[in-house]
Amino acid sequence: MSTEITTAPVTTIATLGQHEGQTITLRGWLYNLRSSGKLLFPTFRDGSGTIQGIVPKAAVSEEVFETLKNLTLESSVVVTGKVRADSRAPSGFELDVENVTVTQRIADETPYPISLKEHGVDFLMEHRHLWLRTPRQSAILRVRATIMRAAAEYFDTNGFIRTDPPILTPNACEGTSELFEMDYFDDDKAYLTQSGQLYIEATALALGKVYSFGPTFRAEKSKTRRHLTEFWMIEPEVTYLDLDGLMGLAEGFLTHIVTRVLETHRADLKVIGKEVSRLEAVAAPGEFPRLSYDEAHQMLVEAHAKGLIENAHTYGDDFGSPDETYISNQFDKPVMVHRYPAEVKAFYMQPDPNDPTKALCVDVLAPEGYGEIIGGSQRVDSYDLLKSRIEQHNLPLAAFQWYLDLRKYGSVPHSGFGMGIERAVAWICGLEHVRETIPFARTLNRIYP
RNA sequence: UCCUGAGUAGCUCAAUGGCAGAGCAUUCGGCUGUUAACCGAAGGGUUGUAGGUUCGAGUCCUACCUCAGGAGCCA
Repeated sequence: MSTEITTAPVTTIATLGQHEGQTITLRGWLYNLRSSGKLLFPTFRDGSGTIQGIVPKAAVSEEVFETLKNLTLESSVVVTGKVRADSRAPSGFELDVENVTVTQRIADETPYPISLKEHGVDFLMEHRHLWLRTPRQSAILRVRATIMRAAAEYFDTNGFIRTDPPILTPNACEGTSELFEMDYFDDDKAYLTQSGQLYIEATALALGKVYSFGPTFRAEKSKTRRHLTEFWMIEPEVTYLDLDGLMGLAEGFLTHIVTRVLETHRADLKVIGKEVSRLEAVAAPGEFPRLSYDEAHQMLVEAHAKGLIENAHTYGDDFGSPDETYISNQFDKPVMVHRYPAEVKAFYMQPDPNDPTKALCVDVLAPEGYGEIIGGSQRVDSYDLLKSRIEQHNLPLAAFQWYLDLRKYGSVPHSGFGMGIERAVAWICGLEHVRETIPFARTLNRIYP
């Protein structure tokens, strides 16, 4: 082992292919170590990928060989070696190791807890801070970053202004979900936001096309693969936009995100195990199917008659999780279900002028049974109607005075939607559970680490 | 909140009511092309907690704790 700082150029594993035949330096960790007598096969990772090194005893100093031979997994190292193409390597390249400097060697008495074998969910979540280092989890976080960037990029390049709403709010935005409550100085209570929608309706009336992007919180005791208590939501709000225009916006938005992921993350999707053809079908030319609530209901009735779904859907009720799964499985692209019964939807949704019992709203259901990833609507723009809706829902009128002002002073038709980032990541990556889509998931039974 | 299931070595899991085991990880030894390498050896246990039944409980009963899956609600 050398204590000198190497003079070879530092590079990353992801770009090793550009340095074939050159001696380079990697800064990373020992991911795995196999040996065959006088031949060592250390695999290194550096956050961009993994690469197998080759260390024949005769090719390096006794010190380097012994250091690597006795190195513990996940110890941090700086490795110098020559990049060589090899058909036996999964990435096509191997590293002929010349020198190694150990930054920190993990002690024998405290081996790295996460092995390359299988682990249970509870153990992995308890060690999430270390689980993040595994190739699959790192790949998911890279795709997440691209999804978030592409989502913001779509609005930024289409004339939207980002206006982020407050995290601390004085009341329930929609008067429904359970909220996280806290003391706000003297006598007041504050709540963590569950949606920025009402606030960006205000900024939309100031700026025209706006969006917000930030964390939201739900204290619901939901315990499923689709729920987190803290999740990220991106929400556009646009003036003079009707429901049809909103569906077009959602379509362009999702297509852009999927296209961006396909452009730069094919290798990551392979590590994750996602079938890329399913995403290519979404990005391909062609509109997303649009289904009215009535049409979707009819589809479920027929499916039940054929014995394809267990429970009959009652007209007028919202769709359950198995219903959404069935509907989305009928299409290759995300399906947009619109005009639900107003009774099962939020108070701020505009009634359909052709049928006032329906709301001008849309749920976008992701393919492959991932359920609702986007929910949106045209908003009530009449002062009197909104006021009576607030009263009907037994919401405190005083708290919504500012929201009513938006209908008193230059009200216009406007629409918006919200997309849960984690559900989008789960769908695009093909994950079983949203807890893997965010660095540190907050769920009903877990707030550590 | 309701329904269902699971807690045994650091990890993943075995064990008819009758001596608490294996693989991986760790340590030691062997192997010049391994791909979660392989071969040999060693160390490693208050079977989630508290009671109960029994000659005898990881196993049966009761309560509790923790976690998971689903429902409802939602993105």
